[in-house]
Amino acid sequence: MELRKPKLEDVAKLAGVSRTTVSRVLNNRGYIGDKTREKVYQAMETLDYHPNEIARSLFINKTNIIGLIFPTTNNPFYAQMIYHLENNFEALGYKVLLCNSGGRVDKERAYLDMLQRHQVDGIVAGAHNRGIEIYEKTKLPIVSIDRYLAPHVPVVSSDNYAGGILATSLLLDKGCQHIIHINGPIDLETPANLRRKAYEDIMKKNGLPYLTYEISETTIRDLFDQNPHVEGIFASDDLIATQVLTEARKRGYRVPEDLKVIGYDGADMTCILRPELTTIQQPIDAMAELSVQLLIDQIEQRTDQITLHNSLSVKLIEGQTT
Amino acid sequence: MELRKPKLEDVAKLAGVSRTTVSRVLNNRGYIGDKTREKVYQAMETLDYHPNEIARSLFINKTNIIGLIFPTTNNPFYAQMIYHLENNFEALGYKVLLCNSGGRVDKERAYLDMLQRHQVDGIVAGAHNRGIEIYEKTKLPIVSIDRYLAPHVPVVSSDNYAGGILATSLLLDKGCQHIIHINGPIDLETPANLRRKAYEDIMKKNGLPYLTYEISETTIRDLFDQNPHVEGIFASDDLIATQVLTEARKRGYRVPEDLKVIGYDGADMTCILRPELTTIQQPIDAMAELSVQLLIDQIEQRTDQITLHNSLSVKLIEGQTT
DNA sequence: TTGTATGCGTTATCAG
DNA sequence: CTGATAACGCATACAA
Repeated sequence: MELRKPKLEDVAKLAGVSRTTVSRVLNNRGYIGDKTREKVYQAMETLDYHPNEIARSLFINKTNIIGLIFPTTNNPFYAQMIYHLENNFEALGYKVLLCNSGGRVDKERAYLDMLQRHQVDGIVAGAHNRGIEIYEKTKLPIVSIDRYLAPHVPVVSSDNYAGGILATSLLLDKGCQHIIHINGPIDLETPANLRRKAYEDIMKKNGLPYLTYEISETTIRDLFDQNPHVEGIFASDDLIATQVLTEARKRGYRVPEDLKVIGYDGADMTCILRPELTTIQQPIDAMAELSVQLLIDQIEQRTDQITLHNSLSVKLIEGQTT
Repeated sequence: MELRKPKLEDVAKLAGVSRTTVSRVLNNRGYIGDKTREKVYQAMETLDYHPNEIARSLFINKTNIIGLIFPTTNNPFYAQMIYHLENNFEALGYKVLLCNSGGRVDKERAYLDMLQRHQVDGIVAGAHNRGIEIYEKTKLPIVSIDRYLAPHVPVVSSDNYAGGILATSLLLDKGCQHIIHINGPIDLETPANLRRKAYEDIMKKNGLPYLTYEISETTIRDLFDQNPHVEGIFASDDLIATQVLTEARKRGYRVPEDLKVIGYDGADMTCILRPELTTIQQPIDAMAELSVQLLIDQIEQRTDQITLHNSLSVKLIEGQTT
């Protein structure tokens, strides 16, 4: 019982040629006699030979592996983003190493170190932690999703400010006066926080009071306890919006008559699972595609093609909650 | 401007020692003088040295990389499964290469080939294609999720038959007579298909007619058109259940008064986005954990620990749709 | 306690 | 058209 995996040399021996020749057949390089090529193919077949990419990577100094760092796949937005990133990279011959940072700085840092040790050709970073100096000093090609990382790192995001305007305007147009914004942990560095700024700007412009709740430090229940007469709620993502809806129904609010709710993201899964929710849809697929392109441009040194800030437009999806 | 990444030798030179010594420091092997160790650490720091795992893997003949093959991350069930697989592997020092087969046999085959070339230490296969011979002949450690692959490949699944019984019984207990099952493409090899069998068995036992729709060849609309008096619907997953609910509401059915609906999977995201849906919850986290353990056991040659069939129990989550 | 020499599986260079 | 050899960066056996 031979447990060792067959290597180039085994194929060469069986085919009666040199390793060089087998390598040439493998990579279609240089001229090779037809009968030789055939012999080599035969040998590879009978041995069930799989070229060792590790050895090849070592020599070539390129792994064709991309690191993906996100808080979690277990979220409709990231799940869809990761899906499309993987698909696009695969089409270009790249593989994808998945890292779930879980929102923890230490994990993200450890992952970054790991990815560098593994010689990845580039990184798409969608985890949003602060103060990770490696992004500043590394020369590794990086693309960031929805987050400023360092001066030289391109950012791909959707137009969060426009989305915030769109959402808030809709609630205003539908006659809401008492509108509350609710979001996750506030982080001023995040482009996504522009959603909040847009909300506050437009409320101010309309001479209305504004109020933003942060879901980490308060519960949705508090929001309703403290604002029983709220007429409109703009949630910074669809999960929060759904939880708001759930609580509102529990309290007997009629939606959209008594209360209007609008979410944010519009991921595929959310649209299937909550088709009635009005939301601002981000162009997730396009964002993924653009990220891949920007990363590949860096990897292949087409640095002239790279724009540092890339903001794609969002779209209002009207359901029955407004 | 030095673009080349620093290597062991650079560290050695800077620290005034040999490569061997640096390697020893790196791996904590053998005895090393404290001052030497300190010098080496200093050198690594100033050079921003990251050991090359590719080179190490080549020598060690182990990559610490696991391949994950699933249809898509863009699905609450798989997204959660992948999340926990990654988490568990990471805790054990393994990294994860993500492959979205998209349900296509050719892609799955290509991915398998790729994973072997990349020398992964093992594979968790959750993609469900038929006739992929590689699973039969490879000696690579593999764990399959919810799917029979080959005699020697351990399968992890939840108790699909019990789940089917649970779901159908609930509908019966609630007084439904006319109950329909609806699922995705039927594949008799899939353990998940036991859900259907359970449904049919119990309906037969109760002397009631049974009817299974396959969503790929019919639409949910057809189901209602052809069975206006349906009282209960057991969907083989929560996404289908949700689409059924959406259509039912559009047609004016009152749920659960006129029509009761139960889904399957009970993933975290589904429970947040559709808290009112009654469903059969699979122990996704436990399945992931067990899969990791079974794979590691194979990798570390603890073959005695391995049970080939592993069926975890499911749980009824009663919402307001029944 | 530290250094030298060799090999992991592949590809590129150069010679034939 | 094909083959011998060095090199990719690291870890081990063996020697010092």
